[in-house]
Amino acid sequence: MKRRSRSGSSTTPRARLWIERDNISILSDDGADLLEQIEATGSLSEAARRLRFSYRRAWMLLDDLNGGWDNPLVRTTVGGKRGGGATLTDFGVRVLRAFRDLQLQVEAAIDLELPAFRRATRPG
Amino acid sequence: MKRRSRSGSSTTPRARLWIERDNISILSDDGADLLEQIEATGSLSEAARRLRFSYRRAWMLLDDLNGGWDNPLVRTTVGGKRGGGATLTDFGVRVLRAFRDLQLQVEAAIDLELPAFRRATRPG
DNA sequence: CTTCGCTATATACAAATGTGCATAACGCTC
DNA sequence: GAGCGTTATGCACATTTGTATATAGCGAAG
Repeated sequence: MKRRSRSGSSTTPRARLWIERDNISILSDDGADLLEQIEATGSLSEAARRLRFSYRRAWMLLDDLNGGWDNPLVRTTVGGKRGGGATLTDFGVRVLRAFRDLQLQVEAAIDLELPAFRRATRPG
Repeated sequence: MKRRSRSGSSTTPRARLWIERDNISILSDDGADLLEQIEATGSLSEAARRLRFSYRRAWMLLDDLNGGWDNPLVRTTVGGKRGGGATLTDFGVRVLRAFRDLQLQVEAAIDLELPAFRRATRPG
């Protein structure tokens, strides 16, 4: 019944990626999630619900996203049949895909180096 | 004198790396900076000053660092000739180096993918 | 045995960030 | 034009995170 320290759980490197311009973030992980759910639902409020963001936070996030790039990533409409909606622009789709691709590359780099990291940080 | 939007500043991907265990962070970027300055100065308070961390924050950070791993990363002594001090253990040195190496790999992965990212997110 | 500089720790405060709720405006449908 | 669901926005509040400050305790050295 030996049980020393917390050996048994392993150390895992994690990374968070974001895009900056002029030293301010114009696309974060949360932002990408939001874009994704807007693409999936066609609605900002529904996207917020699914992500358990407050609507206000989602709206401000979206505002930053749309303001940070040369072209808007999301087009919103107010009123109308279903009350309104939000959809990704073609540019928004491209940015989202590029961000996710970059994330995958970063994850891959970490996975590649993980054995060396574990070896180097083995106690003793 | 055309000047449309903010074209002229470029979008740059950034990444933050940290190490988790049981879903809690046991080494962050700030933590690595702290280890580095402890290694350089032999003092927690001096390290905090250099990094412009409040001593309290530095101390709590260090507490988390030392508690998160199977072996302590930093050994502190209190009292004595110079009042006390803090020095990295051999294990601490190895962990710090491994973390910085991993960071370099992540940065390299980003740099490698940067052209493709810029191409994909070019407006139009 | 006093002094010194550092670690160790508590308490009160400040700033940033996010939540919850209220409300307005909009445009289709009935 | 009343009703509906959504975007758009303000405001009061809660939570988180860090700062500032004060104090105790330690151990070598004079």
